[in-house]
Amino acid sequence: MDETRDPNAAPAGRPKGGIAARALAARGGPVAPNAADYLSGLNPEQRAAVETTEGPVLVLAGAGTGKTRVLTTRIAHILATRRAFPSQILAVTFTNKAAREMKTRIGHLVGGEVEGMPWLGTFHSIGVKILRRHAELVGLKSNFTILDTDDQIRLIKQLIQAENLDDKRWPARTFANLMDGWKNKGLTPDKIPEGDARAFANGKGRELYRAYQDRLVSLNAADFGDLLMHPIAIFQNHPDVLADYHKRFRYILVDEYQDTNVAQYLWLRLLAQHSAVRAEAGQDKVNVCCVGDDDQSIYGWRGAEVDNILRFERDFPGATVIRLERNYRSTEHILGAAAGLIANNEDRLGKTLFTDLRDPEHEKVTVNAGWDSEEEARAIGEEIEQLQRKGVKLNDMAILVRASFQMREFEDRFVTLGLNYRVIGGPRFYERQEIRDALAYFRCVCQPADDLAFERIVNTPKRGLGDAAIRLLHDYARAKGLPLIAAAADIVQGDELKPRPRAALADVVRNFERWSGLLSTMRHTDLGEMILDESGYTEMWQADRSAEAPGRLENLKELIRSMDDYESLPGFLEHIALVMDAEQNAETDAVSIMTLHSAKGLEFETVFLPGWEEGLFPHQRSLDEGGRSGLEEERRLAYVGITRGKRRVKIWFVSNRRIHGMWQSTIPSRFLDELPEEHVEVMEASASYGGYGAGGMGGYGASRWDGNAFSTSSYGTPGWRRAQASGGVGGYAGGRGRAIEYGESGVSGSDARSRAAATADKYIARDGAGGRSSGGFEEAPANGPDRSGFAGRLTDPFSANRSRGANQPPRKGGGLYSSARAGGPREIEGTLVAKSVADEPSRFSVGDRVFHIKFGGGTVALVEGNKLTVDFDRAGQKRVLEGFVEPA
DNA sequence: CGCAGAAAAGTTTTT
DNA sequence: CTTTTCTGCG
Repeated sequence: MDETRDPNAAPAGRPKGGIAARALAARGGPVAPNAADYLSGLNPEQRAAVETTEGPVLVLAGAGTGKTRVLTTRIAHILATRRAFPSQILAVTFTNKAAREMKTRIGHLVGGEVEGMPWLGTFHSIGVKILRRHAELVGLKSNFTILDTDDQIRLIKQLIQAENLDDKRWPARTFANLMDGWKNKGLTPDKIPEGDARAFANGKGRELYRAYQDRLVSLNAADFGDLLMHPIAIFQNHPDVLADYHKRFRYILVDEYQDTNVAQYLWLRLLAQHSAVRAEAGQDKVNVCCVGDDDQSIYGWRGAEVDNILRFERDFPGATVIRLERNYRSTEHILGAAAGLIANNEDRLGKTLFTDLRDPEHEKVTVNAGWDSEEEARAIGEEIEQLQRKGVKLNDMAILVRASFQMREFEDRFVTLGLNYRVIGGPRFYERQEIRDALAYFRCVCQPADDLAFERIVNTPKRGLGDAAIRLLHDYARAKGLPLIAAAADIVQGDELKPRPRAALADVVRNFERWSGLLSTMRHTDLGEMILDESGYTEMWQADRSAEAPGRLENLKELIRSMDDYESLPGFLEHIALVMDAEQNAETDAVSIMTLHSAKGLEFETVFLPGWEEGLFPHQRSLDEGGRSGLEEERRLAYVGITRGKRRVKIWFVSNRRIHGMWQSTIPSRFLDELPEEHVEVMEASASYGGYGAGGMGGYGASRWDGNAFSTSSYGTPGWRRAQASGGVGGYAGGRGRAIEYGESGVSGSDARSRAAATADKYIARDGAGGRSSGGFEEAPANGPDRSGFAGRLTDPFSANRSRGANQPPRKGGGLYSSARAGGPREIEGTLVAKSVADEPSRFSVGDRVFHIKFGGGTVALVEGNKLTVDFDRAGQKRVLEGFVEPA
């Protein structure tokens, strides 16, 4: 489809290309005279990327090389040189955040008067815009509803049940994911591979997909995937429509090109292909500029194709390729570590980042070992506090985790420390139950055919409309081919329903009729409030005594408040369906906790990277499902993580991690071995020993993390050995923070509340208050005693350490090692369970001194069979199994 | 019909 | 360990 283009045209054949070429030639020299303000301060490559406006351009922008700056300046340049009006530029990003940022920055560059840029947005928001204009071409009305995942799954579940399939055996969620994959690949029901179609529900996959799409049309709805799929179909089947867009878009820009999936690629290629319309307008080449970094492609799992960026030059012959390799963000050590790591990947276009930020004072990337994830959280917490004391802002620090379950431990810890934190990318504002309920009301008012929304709220708050009533309503609606709400209006006229539910339903119908009538006359914010009040929804939460109810009411208020930014209720609904992220308030100083994925594009002074262990990072599932390319994606994720740091990057790994409530032993990540020695410092001991900051380790070799003998394993680090030496049985003379640990004993009651608040309101920064009802000993560093016990008892610590499935970190005595033998005692879910010793007389009697691996030394207060009640010196009174203590 | 308690299942990353 | 779903009772 690019045949009309002149393959022999020089890459920079257009007049502006000449300037770019000169700029390139003048590399390092003074900027050209009369250069516009916005161009000054760009380095030669950046400038070329900005000024090469004509023809296809691929900008390979490494981490921290000013990618966003190039994109925004390029748009500003196009506008300033009057090459195009704002409405003639198509600029696509992946996230709303990126789109917003670009808008503001362009505003700053151009002087703020560019209100326009109607075509700057995410793939999805632009997709909606296109689809609204031509909805009828795919059987929708232009006021179609956008379904989110939740609606989607409920709908699929109905379809599965309608097919008389077991929705347990074939979960709707699985099918939603499957279908999502198809849509990411741009596959319509007739195009999906036979194997995929068979894989679900005994070969009914294709049928289900088709039924789902039909149902969406009858609901006048589109899901996220459709926002791309429908426009593609429209472009393919209606050349006149496509030609219209070709005429419109003179310049196309794409951010994060490495993350585009097949559907997005098809969409883009249709818009960016050369055409008669373009030739007529005097364009001999398409002015498309894609910016990306193949080393930061981390969304392969959701269909992104790195190939798209790798084959750009094939797709757009004669493309100019510009590499941005000068990094303005990180120190030489951070870049060096990242470079050494990413060099292990084979599939790359290859870039070498360099920086002028060199200084002997710069800290190397540190690698820290910890015993278990609790210690990791504790030590990182302390390090954060210490940096804070040195004057580093919490806002400048971030903890980037591989998987979201890792966040909890940090949250717990920070709550007890009273350290401000914010979780980014948690449950999104618009995905909260109360918000979705409220929106369902609004949707019903605006779109009476929105059955999914109606179903959601017909009995919320409780109106006595149970299964029986709903089923009757459904059957009636299906029989008559009516939307549910219309069916309800009919049904309340008859006597099929019992008086009580009939009255309730009639009330609902009457309410919706009234609200719909007010839609055109009343201010939408007032109407919104009115709906929530009159429906009893507000009241429902006011009556709710649970901990999260006040927060929910607060969220509802915020929802009404945010409606003010939009002109109408439908306009508001359109907006919220797409904008998934709620704004964070950056006013409070708080540490950010987020996944590595959501950290892309961000930067922090100090970055903590916990959990570098095999199985977690690289994640087992990526390895299992993705093989080598899966591993490479994980490595890119690690690369992204490291390159977020400006001055300090601190990597952690631990030997024991609790996954699904089960303690598992872990071995250090292979990525640690790939970090070049000269940029990395291995910390002597964990921060909780107060040992960080001191020198590195001597025998720094390839097998330093994962040798299979004790001395060469990770436990062979000097810090580790010192910890062992200093931490004799019961003799742990801990570092700082102990007073805090034990001071918390007995604090209770506030725990449940603060936890509930933490879950309900994750995305809002708050200061942590309250302790843990479980008592301070839970917080006590388990390190010293554990380690020494470990080292002293097990003949083959490493193999024991590798064992899986224990419910507690390996410990001596009744720990993992002995439970591996038949009949040994085991600890299950924190409750001590004896297997075979129940009837035997106890080895202990009241008054005996005993030692417990976690609680330390204590005195036996009571003996009941094999269960002891022990007054521990530090942990207080606890009931334990005698298998877990031994005479001291 | 609604609620509360108990059992069961599920757990990477998300526009 | 948490969240969701089912069951049984009021």
